[in-house]
Amino acid sequence: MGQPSVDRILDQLRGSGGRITSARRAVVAALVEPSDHRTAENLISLVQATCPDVAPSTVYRILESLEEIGVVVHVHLGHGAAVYHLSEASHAHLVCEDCGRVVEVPPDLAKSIADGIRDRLDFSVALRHFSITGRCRACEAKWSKARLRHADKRA
Amino acid sequence: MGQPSVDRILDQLRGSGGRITSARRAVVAALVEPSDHRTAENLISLVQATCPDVAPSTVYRILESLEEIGVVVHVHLGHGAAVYHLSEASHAHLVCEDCGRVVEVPPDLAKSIADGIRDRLDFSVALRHFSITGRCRACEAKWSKARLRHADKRA
DNA sequence: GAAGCAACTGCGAGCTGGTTGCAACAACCG
DNA sequence: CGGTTGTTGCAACCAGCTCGCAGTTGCTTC
Repeated sequence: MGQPSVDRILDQLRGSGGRITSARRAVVAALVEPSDHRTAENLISLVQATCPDVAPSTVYRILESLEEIGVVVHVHLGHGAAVYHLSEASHAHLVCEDCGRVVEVPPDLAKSIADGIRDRLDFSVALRHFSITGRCRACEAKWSKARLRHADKRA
Repeated sequence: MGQPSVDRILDQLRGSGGRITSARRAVVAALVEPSDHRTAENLISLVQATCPDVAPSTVYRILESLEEIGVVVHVHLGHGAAVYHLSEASHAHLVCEDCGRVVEVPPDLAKSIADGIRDRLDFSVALRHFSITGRCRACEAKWSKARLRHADKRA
């Protein structure tokens, strides 16, 4: 394990009529590297660490191609940049709107949520591409305290 | 009913040390106007219909102030612009990532989802600010058909 | 109701995150 | 090896906001 998926993904890319270039190799390598959620910027610098001449736009285009063949998924978690990850490693995200922390939802819980929604509404939630914003416990505590203080001041 | 909340919101604004200006009146009026989910652009043109000289940046700033006092909430639904609405009228959204259609989640279902998440993970999903992406039934059908066609071509 | 303070506004420049057009380049096929 | 065509780097561009600043105006005080 570890690197075999690089070749598998490159094969998929070739199979869909694409060519294998060093830029593509580098992007795929950056994607399979285990890590938290990567922004495009993050991926770009990772790629440029090994291939300094790869242009940002090229990385975006490669990500787009990978997304087209279903290998990669990107999600907009809140306000800033999008994050990219392999769709096979995908999962639901909870994003704290205060501190930006990302919590992953265990698959069974995600599944039961998705099923509930599908049953009640004509809407199929993609487990592999789904994020919910809210507040993590720490920020929740911080916030209700702040609100209390605020109410105090106004009284 | 109808317009009383305009005055109530303006009072809140004044109460928090703000001033009432025609621009602010117009933005609040646009917000209470019943409608689907409004983008900033949408709100700006609505405001400019009655107050043509209000600058876009002013609308953004007013929305920011309203958000600070908790009257307004904005959500990034997918890839494009954010949508704004009164926090009191808030609810969960499902966003179709293909066609952009927005489906509202009935409060009881939303509550049971939020409870499930809170019980299992230390994370409190804000019902009033929560969106899930996926595909509406129509786009789901469209998509699996396209995937079929694609697989066909490759075989 | 005039004066004054400070919040608010319009304007335009600037920023982030991403997209696009184009000419040069280089995989892959034969 | 030579041709075809997908891919790349570059730079200009775009959407969606954000910010700095000078001028304006709401609210308060006298």
